[in-house]
Amino acid sequence: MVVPERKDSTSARLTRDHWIQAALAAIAEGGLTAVAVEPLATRLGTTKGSFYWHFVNREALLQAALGQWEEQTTTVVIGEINNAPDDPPARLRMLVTRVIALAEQDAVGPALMANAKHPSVQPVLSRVTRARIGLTVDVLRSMGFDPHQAKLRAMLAYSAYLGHAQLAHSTPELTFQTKQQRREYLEHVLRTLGAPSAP
Amino acid sequence: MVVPERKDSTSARLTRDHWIQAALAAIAEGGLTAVAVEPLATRLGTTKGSFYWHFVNREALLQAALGQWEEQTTTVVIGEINNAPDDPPARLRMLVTRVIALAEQDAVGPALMANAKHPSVQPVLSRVTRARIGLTVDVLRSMGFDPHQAKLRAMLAYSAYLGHAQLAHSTPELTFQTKQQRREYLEHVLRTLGAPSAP
DNA sequence: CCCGTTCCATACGCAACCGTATGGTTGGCC
DNA sequence: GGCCAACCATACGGTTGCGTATGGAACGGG
Repeated sequence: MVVPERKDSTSARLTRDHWIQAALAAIAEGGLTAVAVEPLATRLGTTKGSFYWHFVNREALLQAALGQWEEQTTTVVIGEINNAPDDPPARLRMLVTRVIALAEQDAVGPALMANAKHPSVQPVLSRVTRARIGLTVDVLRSMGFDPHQAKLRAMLAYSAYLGHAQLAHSTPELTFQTKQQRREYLEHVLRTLGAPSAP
Repeated sequence: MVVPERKDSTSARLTRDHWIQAALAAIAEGGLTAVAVEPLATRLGTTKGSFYWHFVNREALLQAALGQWEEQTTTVVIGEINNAPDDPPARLRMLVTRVIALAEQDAVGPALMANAKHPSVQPVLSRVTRARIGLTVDVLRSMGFDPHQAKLRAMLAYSAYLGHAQLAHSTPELTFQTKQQRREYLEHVLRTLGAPSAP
C-alpha cells in the first residue's frame, strides 16, 4: 500500500492555493474535465472534506485557477516587454523569443482553447487573447509599421504563436529538435515578421 | 415532452455511419469526452441498444470517427492541390485559400489537438500533421525555395494555419470580420509566405 | 405469409464523480 | 491547558455514463 505523498511534507494542512496549483496541473495534463474533486484530493493526499472547506464547489476552483492563469500569463510577458529598453527591433526579438518559450512551457493555454465555449473560460480567453494581440500590435507599431500593417502582421504572428504552442504539445516529434534548427527557425520568424513591407 | 427528432425521418433504422457522423459532430462541439454513448443515442432519437449492435464499445466508435476524419481531411485538400495546374504561385494561393477555409469550418481538428496524448488520437494526428506539412513543403519547393527554406517556411505556415483555426473557433470575435479585411489578410499571408528570401 | 436475420428497447449492475452532513483533529491564543 | 476556529475524514445519496443481457420489433427473401 503506497500512501500518496503530500506535496510538501512540512505542512500538514493545505491552503486554497495548493488546490489551485493542482487544478492548473490537471488542466495541463488532462484538460478541463481533469479538474475533478476526488482525483485531485487523492493527488494531494487528502479528501473531499478539505476541498469543500476551501471552495463552495468545483466551479469555484475552476474560476480561481483560471484567474490565476490569466494573471500570470498576461502580466509576465506584457510586463517584461514594457520594461524592456526602447530599442524596437530588440523588443520584437524579445517578444518572439519569450513567447516561443512560453508556448512550449504552458500547456494550460492550449487546453483552454479547446473549451473556449465554456462560460467560465470564454471571458478569460477573450481578455488574454486581446491583450496579447494588442501587445504585438504595439511592438510592431513601435518598429514603424502603420496601424493597418501592424494589425495584419500581429494577427499572423499571434496565429503562428498559437499554432506553435499546439504543435509543441500535440506532436512535438514533428517540431525542430536540435538547438541549431531551433535557432534558425527563430531567426526565420523574426526576419519574416520584421521584414519591410513589399511595395 | 418533446420527442427528440430523428435526423432523417425517412429512415427508421440507423446505420453505423449515422453514429460516426454524430460522433464527429459531438467532438466538434464538446471535445472527445462528448463522445458518450447515451447522450448520442438521445440525440439520434434511439437508445444504447442500437449503438452496441453497431459497435463493440465507445472506443470503437471513436476510432471509426477518427478514421473518417483523417480520410476526409487529408484526401480533400491534398488531392485538390495535387490535381491543380502546374503554376506554382497559383498552387500556393490555392493551398492557403483552401486551408484557411478548412480551418474555419473544421472544428474537429482543434478538438483533437487538445487530446493529442490519447492513444487513439495520437497516431491520427501525427499522420495528418506530417502529411500537411509535407504538402506545404512540396508546394514551396515547387516555387523554387531550397529544401531548407521550404521547411522553415512550411513550419511557420502550418503553425499559422493551426493558430488561425484555434482563433476562429475559440475567439471568433477577435478575427477579421468584413470581407474586405479578410481579403487583405489573405493577401498579406500570401505575400509573406511567398516573399523571396532576404539575402 | 412466414421465418430468420437484422436491428432496437428496456432493465440491470457497476464505477466515477458531485455535493451534503456530521463528527473528529489540529492549531493558535489567552 | 482549555477553548474556539480552522481544517479534514468518512459516510451517504444522487446523477451520469459504460457495458451486458435478453426479449421484442421490423424487414426481406423464399
